[in-house]
Amino acid sequence: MVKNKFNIKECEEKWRAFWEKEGIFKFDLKSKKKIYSVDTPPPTVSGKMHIGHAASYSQQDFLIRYKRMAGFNVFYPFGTDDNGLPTERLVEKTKGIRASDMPRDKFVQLCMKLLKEKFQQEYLEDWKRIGISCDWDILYSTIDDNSRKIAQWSFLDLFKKGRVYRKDAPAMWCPECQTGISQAECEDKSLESSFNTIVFKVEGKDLAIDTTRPELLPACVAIFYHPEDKRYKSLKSKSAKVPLFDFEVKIMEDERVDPEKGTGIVMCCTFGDQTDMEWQRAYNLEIKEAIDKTGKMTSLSGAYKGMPVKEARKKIISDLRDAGLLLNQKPIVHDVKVHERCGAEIEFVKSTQWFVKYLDLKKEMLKWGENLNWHPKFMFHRYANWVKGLQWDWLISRQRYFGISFPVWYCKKCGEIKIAEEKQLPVDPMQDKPLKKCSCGSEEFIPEKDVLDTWFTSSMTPRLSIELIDKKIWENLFPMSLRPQAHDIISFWLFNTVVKSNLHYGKNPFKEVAISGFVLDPHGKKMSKSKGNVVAPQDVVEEYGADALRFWASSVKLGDDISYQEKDLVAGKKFINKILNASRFVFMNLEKYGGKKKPKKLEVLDELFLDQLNSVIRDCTESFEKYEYSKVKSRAENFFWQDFTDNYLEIVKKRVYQGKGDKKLSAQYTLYQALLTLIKLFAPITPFITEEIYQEYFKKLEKDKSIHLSEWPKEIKAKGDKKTWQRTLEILAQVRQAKSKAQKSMNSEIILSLDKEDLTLIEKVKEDLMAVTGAKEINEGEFKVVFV
RNA sequence: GGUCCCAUGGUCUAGUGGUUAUGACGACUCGUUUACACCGAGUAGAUCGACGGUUCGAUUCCGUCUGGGACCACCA
Repeated sequence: MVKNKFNIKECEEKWRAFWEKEGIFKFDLKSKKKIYSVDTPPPTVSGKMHIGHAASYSQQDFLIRYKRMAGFNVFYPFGTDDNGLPTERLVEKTKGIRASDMPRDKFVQLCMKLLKEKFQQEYLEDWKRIGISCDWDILYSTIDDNSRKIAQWSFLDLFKKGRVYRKDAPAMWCPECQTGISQAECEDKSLESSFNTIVFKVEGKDLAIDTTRPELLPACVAIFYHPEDKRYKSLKSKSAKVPLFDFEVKIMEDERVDPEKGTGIVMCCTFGDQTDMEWQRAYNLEIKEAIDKTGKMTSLSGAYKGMPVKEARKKIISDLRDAGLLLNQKPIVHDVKVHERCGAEIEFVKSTQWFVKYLDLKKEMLKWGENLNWHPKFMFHRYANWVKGLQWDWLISRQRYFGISFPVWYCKKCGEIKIAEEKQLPVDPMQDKPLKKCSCGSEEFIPEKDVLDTWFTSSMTPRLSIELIDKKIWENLFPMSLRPQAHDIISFWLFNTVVKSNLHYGKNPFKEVAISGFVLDPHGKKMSKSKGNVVAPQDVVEEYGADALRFWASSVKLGDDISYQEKDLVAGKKFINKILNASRFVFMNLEKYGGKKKPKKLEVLDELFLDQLNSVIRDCTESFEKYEYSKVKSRAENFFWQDFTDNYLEIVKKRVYQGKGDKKLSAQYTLYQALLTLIKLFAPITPFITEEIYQEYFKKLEKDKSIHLSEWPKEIKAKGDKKTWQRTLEILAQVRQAKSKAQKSMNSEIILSLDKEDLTLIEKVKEDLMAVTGAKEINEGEFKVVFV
């Protein structure tokens, strides 16, 4: 018997340990059941799970637990994304060191050690604690040998297919992190700056041009105006003298200029922004580098050499002012591209980088996305939007320490690219050598020092997890059934995985996509450290339990943002208490038959109730099939509370307390079946408390080791009609109302009058109705409650 | 600038071409010794964001607008 004083925390820890020890969620290689495979998102190791993770992973877990009960052999692995910058940062912070102060291999070793011994295990605890039903033995890290091997294989395969290339190109560069970054890694940030009107000289006359980046003057290569702008028509093909630096540049026309903006005439510098790069390519302009990779001015800038960008900007502005070449300056707030991981302003610099060629595949990319089954559907727009907006090939090289190496060397003599052979993977070009000589005969090679973009590896997650257990089952597991994830990484992880899979295998990596929304604060605002409105899931679990947190996460539709409301957590906790008590009541009254024995004939009221239960089963099953777990929750919850506990339990109380024979047996059978059904319906959402109830009461009579391995409920044979059930409840409510009005106890005895229609309708449940209303008799007449 | 999502009692929300528009929290009034005070029953509380259109009928479908949010682009 479950004790009255119930300890949620102990309960949850107990069943979590049980699931792990008994391997309840283990993928069964030998099973003949149909497979349901999940491409679980590998969260970036950052020390702690945040509340958005908690909600999103809970939501995917509802769907997956349902599939398991619905008879699938579930492949649900887990991985952590832990190569690259975030881990470097975490290691630097934890150890109080800087990567640049120590030898590269030492630092990498330290990262690996900390990851394995500390970060990954500690991090996983949070996921285990909220009851994510992964097979924790299928656990990868995006930096482990298996992942290195697969990521490098991916590179080799793309290389052979002509899909990767190395090129000198303007690349987005983070001066803080000292690495190239991809389009997906930038974000916009509003920063204060100034709009400066400065004076160029054309044939001795002043030409005013607006710029926010005067420090790029030394890299100025041309000046553009709109071809239809009459103000500047006369300047066509003339030259302008650049202030302070005294060299001349050509004045040209181009439609990309907006005549409305500022002075309507613009200087083009290498590389101020995207348009500058387009002009450089279009007109084959000179490339001048004014800023180096550390974010300092180059020798091109003469006196300003070595200054950081912002300092140089200040100095140049003041020098312009002194020289009378600054006509105007007004402060503005504008959006600047920054690196999302560190917040530093992005610069475009010329560097040699590796790219995946895919800009030619936009049409195909759209088709690939269309072929996925999106839940909810509108999330596809995000994908399509991203594809349509792509302007660059995928930059995959990163100038970092901790990451997966390119399996590449360059011949010291002829410079040819030498790629590794598949059999030597995973390879570290800095330690290992190519297996064969270069075609020029040289045996000396220079290793590629760059590492692969994290997303290059994590876009291989289906394979990272599958190959961890057995290569042979690839055909059975791939494409995977489900890709669950939050909407923020559609353009990163999802998009890249789709691209990679199609390039490598010619097919999509998964069939269904379940996209979850975001967690907002109680006022619907985004949570952020700076606002101080962040809620830690660990605290929530500590206070309310994992089931309550999951109960909260289940209350919102897939894809909708959910706001954190403390009262929702309270509701979850109350639900747990209620279902525990209801179970106590049921089993207190089951005696020796335990509710398994079916009476010869079910009481009419019991059939009416079971009929309602059946419609709940139907609705919940249908909803789960459509990935609508929130409907399952609300349907089952309403039925449990309103039909089961508030009414059915009250109605049959007297029958189980005092009844005899089949009448009692019928109630016992119904209680048993209904409760078992209900805990099964809730099992995917609140797995702990339902396991507790199952193990405590049902286990000895049911065969399954765990409720989570039991069969999803099927309809129970019963004849009933909705109308009679509802009318019975309405009459009961009317009686309660009358008692409440008269300030009488609900137990008080009455004489009840019902009109003829009602009387006929409830004839077959009259005895039960009398018991629950406390009616000594029910007469025909206008509705009336008389107290005796 | 483009695309998308959202708007329902004080708060959070369910839902529908015709319903007394759902539930929870909160408020108020009662009640209770064989599941539960982490309780039960009852009451009040909503012109379903605004304006147009389609329709016999719109909270629901369409359009416009307002407000909130997201993604992308631009940002000299």
